[in-house]
Amino acid sequence: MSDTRSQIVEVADKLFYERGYEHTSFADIAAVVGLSRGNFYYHFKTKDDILDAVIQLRERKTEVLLDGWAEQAHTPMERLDQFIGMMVMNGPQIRRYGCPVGTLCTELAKLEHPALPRASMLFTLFRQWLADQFTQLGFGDRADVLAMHLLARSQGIATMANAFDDEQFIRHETEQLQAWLRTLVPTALTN
Amino acid sequence: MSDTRSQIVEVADKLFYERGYEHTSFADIAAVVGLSRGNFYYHFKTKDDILDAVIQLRERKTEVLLDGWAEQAHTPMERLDQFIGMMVMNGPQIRRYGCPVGTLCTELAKLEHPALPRASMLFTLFRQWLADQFTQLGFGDRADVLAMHLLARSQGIATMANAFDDEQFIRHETEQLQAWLRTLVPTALTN
DNA sequence: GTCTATACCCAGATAGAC
DNA sequence: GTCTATCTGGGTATAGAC
Repeated sequence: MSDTRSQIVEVADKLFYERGYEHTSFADIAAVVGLSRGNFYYHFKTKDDILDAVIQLRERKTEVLLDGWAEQAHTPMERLDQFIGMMVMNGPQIRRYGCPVGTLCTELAKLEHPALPRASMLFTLFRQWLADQFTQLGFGDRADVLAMHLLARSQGIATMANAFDDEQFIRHETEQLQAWLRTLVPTALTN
Repeated sequence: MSDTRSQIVEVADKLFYERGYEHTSFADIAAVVGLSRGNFYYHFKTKDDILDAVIQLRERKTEVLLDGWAEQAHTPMERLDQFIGMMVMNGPQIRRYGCPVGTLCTELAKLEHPALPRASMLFTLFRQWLADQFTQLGFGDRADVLAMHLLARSQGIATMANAFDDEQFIRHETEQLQAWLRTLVPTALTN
């Protein structure tokens, strides 16, 4: 994998997030990387190939992110807090561009793009990681349902914060989410 | 307003929802209406003009919808149930295309399209209507916050159901939403 | 591996006949 | 009000020189 190639994927990742997949052209990516449009096709034959590479990159980044959280936080509850904290930390980006995973899935669904299942796999990575934490908290039978609930809540927050360009809303709703987690789990179990 | 014009707007409304704004071309709309591309410009000068007309149409439709709910249901709680029930009723469409309002706002935000504020006004219509119901339930000071919360929850449900093509998830989460409403409001107040 | 040049198509948009 | 014909720009994609 050449350095130019990974540069292309990094830039495409960013532009697909900020402008959307369809609205990002080869020329846009090439301009940022500092490449001619023609040379582009040495690295990627089609736009779908770039999308595949971007999704793959995001998979790797997500795994690194989740592993990092697992290292930094030692209890399941603290790890769930890391997930919620991500929304606050990424507030400015979410306000402008929404959630990278959610907005990509939304776009691909409308395009009836064959890569949609691969994009929603990014959700699945979070889903399984969150379910793991709930399992460790003793919700074995409801772990997946709770994980999906938490994901949905975060998606709703991102969509509304994006539509209304409202960062205060993120802070308020994430506090609500943390409160919900606390009512869910008896305090004794959180440490 | 000619009949052809309203036909165009109706078709554009549907296609913008199903395929997205950018991915829908004049030719697509003209083909469905049974019009030549050239004649299109007699009715609309630019694509943005069509978008404006579509948003306006949706505003009218939303007002009719909300008025209808207010007529059918006579207590605030029943009216909130109508809102939640809409998600179940529109389950198949949501699964395939997401929420019409949420996905439009998401797309326009990425395009940095000047019509975004007008599109999010559609959210505002729901927001105010929902806040009205919460006010009538005695949550005057928190009515808007609760309305936004309910909207965000519904957006999250739509995004996840769309990404995973999962209608069962809609049913489960809407039941959770109804349960949440019941814990929020003492039973004595719901009638 | 990178470039220029170019083919090709489809989009939005216009002109003008009917 | 509707049509055909056409312009222009941008997009994806290819060929071939360096």
